[in-house]
Amino acid sequence: MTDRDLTQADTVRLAIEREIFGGQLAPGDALEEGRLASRFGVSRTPVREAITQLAQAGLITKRAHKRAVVAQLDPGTMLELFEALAELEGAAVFLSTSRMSEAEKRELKDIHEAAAKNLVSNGDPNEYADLGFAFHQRLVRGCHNTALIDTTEWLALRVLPYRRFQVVAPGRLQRNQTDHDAIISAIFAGDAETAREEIRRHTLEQGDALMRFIALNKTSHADFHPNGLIKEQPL
Amino acid sequence: MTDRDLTQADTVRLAIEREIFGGQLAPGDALEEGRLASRFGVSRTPVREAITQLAQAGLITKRAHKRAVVAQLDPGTMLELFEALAELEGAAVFLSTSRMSEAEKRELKDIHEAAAKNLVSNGDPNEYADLGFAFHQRLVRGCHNTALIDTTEWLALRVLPYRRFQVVAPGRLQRNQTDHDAIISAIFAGDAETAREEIRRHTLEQGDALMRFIALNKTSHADFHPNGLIKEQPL
DNA sequence: TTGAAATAAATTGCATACACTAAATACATC
DNA sequence: GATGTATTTAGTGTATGCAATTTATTTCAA
Repeated sequence: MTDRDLTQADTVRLAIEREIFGGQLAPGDALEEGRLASRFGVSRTPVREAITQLAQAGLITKRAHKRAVVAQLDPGTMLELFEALAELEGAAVFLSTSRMSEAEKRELKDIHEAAAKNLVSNGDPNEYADLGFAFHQRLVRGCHNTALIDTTEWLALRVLPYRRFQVVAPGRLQRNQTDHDAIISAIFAGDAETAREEIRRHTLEQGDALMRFIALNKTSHADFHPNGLIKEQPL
Repeated sequence: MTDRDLTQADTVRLAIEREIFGGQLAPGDALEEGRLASRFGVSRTPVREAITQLAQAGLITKRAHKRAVVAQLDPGTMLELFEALAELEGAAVFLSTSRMSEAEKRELKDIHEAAAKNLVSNGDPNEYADLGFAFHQRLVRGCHNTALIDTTEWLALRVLPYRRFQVVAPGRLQRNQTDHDAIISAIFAGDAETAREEIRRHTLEQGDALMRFIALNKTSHADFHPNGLIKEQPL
């Protein structure tokens, strides 16, 4: 069978996730079971199940007898989320420093250098963003602790709907690249503590920049609707 | 209204949680929707919803067309879980060191001293365990970052069903107390880095001890069934 | 016009019925 | 007796209907 025992609820959940990450469903949008059901050509039951799962994952919020809504993060929560993410990535990288294989380090460096190349040649910002995402992912996964990896990526997921606001402010990309540089250096030097500090600061700053940008452009989320700067990411 | 809009699914979920934490449902036990439904006097629908939520929380595992099972942790996963938990608690405590109010620190110290008192007077081990739980909780919550607190406690939840195996091996409690002592000292000295390291090591060791104990006593989980050493905890 | 109360419409929560899957059992074949 | 194939059975996945609740609309008084 081609679909690996994907239940209809799973299919619906995946579809809704895609729409959230893709921006078709923006934070604050309401999810109405009936409409989704007819749109996906299924009954309300699997839709309800999908919504329950997404709510548990924190991607949407739901209260009894009220309709589900795509999770909307106020600045305070967002700040907390980025701070927590910074700590988790820090913890993961601390472990990664001593646990990444040579091949993994090599791959990390390759990604980093591809990003540098893209940067100096003024390449596609989308591609740069993808490389940045990949960089963080490899970094975290290098710790080889599934529980920690899952937890970190789950947290990262919650701010993903906002990444479409990613800033391309002048100097921001260069700063990003410099930060990544420092992280890589620390890892190759085997200095776990420095690596931790570097990525902690880096992720915190990323969050600050993102928050500032959203605050300044909060007039309408829809302006960014059709195609965000960040393309859909593999999960 | 007395029940704050608790839906039946919520009620069932809470009930199942209690049974898991209380040991009536041991890791590996199967959850059958129909039986649970008739036992709780509701239909299968809210039971299914509850199961979906618990599965998403990692407390039970579920695959398509197969019955749900109370999550069973192999030693490897357990080790990972404790390592991740150690890192998260470390991160939280790192922040707590500079963020706890005087009142919070005072409360933490009170708990610690009550535990010491219990220890020297050979008091109820249950009570000591409760105090230990409270100690960790206050420590983590001191960081005042809801995202980090929730994530940490969510992870702690996953190993909670195994806590009933908690070791009362000779010397273990004293060691526990010494560790807590070091953590408190670091916090009162404002040394965040030391506090982080101390709790990291402490939680890792706790995990080791628990794992070792389970491995040595794995003959039957049911032996510990009626009343574990650790009483039901407020969540 | 504005605000509150009453009513109507839309939507969620739950129960029930049935279809589909997968394991267990019975049976036939070698 | 072992092995492979029907058949039964237990249990999950989904559709549908209805009652309870929320949200939208209308009505009416100040």
